[in-house]
Amino acid sequence: MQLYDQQTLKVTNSLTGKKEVFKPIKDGYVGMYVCGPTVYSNVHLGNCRTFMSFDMIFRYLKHLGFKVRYVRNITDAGHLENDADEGEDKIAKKAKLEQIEPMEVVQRYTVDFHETLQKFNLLPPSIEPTATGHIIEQIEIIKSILEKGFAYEVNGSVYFDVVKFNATNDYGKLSGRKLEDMIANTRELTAQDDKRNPQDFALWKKAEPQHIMRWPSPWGDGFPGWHLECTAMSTKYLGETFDIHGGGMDLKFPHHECEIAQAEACNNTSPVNYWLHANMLTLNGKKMSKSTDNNIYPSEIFNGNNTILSKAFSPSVVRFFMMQAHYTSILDLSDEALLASEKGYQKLMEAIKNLESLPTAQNTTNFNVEAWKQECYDAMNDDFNTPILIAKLFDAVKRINLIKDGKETISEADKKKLTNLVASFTFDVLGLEEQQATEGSSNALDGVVNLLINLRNEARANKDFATSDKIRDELLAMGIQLKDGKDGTTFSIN
RNA sequence: GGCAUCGUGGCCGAGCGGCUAGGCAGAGCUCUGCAAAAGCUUGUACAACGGUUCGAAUCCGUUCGAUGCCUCCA
Repeated sequence: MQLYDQQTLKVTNSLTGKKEVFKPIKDGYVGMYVCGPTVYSNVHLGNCRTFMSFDMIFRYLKHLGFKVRYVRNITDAGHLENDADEGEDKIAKKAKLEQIEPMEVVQRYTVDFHETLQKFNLLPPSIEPTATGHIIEQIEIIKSILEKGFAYEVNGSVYFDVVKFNATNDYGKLSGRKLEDMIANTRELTAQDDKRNPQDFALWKKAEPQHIMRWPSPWGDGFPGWHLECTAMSTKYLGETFDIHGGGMDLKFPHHECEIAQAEACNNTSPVNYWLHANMLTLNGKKMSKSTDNNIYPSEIFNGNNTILSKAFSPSVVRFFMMQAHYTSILDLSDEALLASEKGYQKLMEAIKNLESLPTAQNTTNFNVEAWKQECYDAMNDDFNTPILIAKLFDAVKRINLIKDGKETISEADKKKLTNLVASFTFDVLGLEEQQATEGSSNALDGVVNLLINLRNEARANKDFATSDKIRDELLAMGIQLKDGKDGTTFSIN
């Protein structure tokens, strides 16, 4: 009996706009595809939030016992600056700008992407395919769509015929748009366009002579359209219909809408059962965006080298901050909010540390561990409600502290159970990590501070408070805080 | 302009018809030589105005405000 048989998971399906009971196509197995980054620049924190949200979802699905195949692509070609004819490939543009090979651009930012996600403790996906590695598959799909009559070729480019598709299918069902409205709202723009309709999108683009990223195809040298790679790779690794497709809210239209259209045109079947969309991380109340420069890079948070934060924050604190909000809600980043999260995170970690050495008794007072456990699952089962899960963890923190103070007791069995549960929710599901031992410290420094602590305690024993307070205050001024506890004095360095 | 979403106590952020999370800050207490740290206790807020209902932050309508998508963006 697996956990997923005991717990009923519900997810918000963007396609229906409703919370639905999650039922995979094949019992016990889950196929999940998430749109990855276009690797033409460093990932910013907003990008990270989306991947972190789906990492949490991946983790919880695995925790429930599902065998998950998680596919997250790397877009290393085909992502145009815009869909007009003069639209340039983002990778190629960057390569030209820096006078390096496109693959060099791809390599540089793919490495940055991986390093950053690792700092945030994201699990690697099961498969991480690239667009350039699937050109043949993409060409095959274009051929198939052409055969079905939902695409047309013009001057070496192939476009998807949205109007024709809409006659038999529903283009716009994911984003709640109507093609007629879209046509009515289209401004009459530049004439030199090969497309029959402005709503049509490129499946294959002809490469101009100076274009460096190019592949041969039945329509001449060119490169694939952006939307196509996801259809090609999700179909290849997860099948014509799979369970979950995720991505950022900003990809809902047109990207995901186009994916649906391509897949339906090609396979005559709806590709995805559950569409999940992660909401935006904002800065100054506005969406983070590379093009408007309203963003912050993870490295700037880790080293505190930026204009909006008062100090550096660890990846785990940032992750905790994000997990305190629901993945479908907009979350605004601010110094105050991060500061508050850091305190909360430390409180949680402190309690988890104290849990190990908690005294046990004959019975447990005032704490029904079994009921608490189910409350945690209920939170996660309700569309991955991590803020509530964290609230439940703080319920446990309070109990732990009360037991530590001797005001309540816990049995050996309950303590063991609680320890396991807290660890699996905190570390396995939320993906948080324990704070590294006082960073920046060394054995020598530890020795020196401990020496001062001893000197101070001697002074205190002699009631020489002038000396003891001097040691304490001057250390504090240097950023070393002494903490007097029942079992002696410890210190932390900020 | 079109289509959506959102507006919760000092701040962040859940909840989405009755039982009214949680974190941070503030206040009080415990501990302490005094502090700090830590712990405990404490908060009836839901943009405005109407309506539905025995009952609404939660449903409906209007107004105001913010954001997102409609061109590339996680």
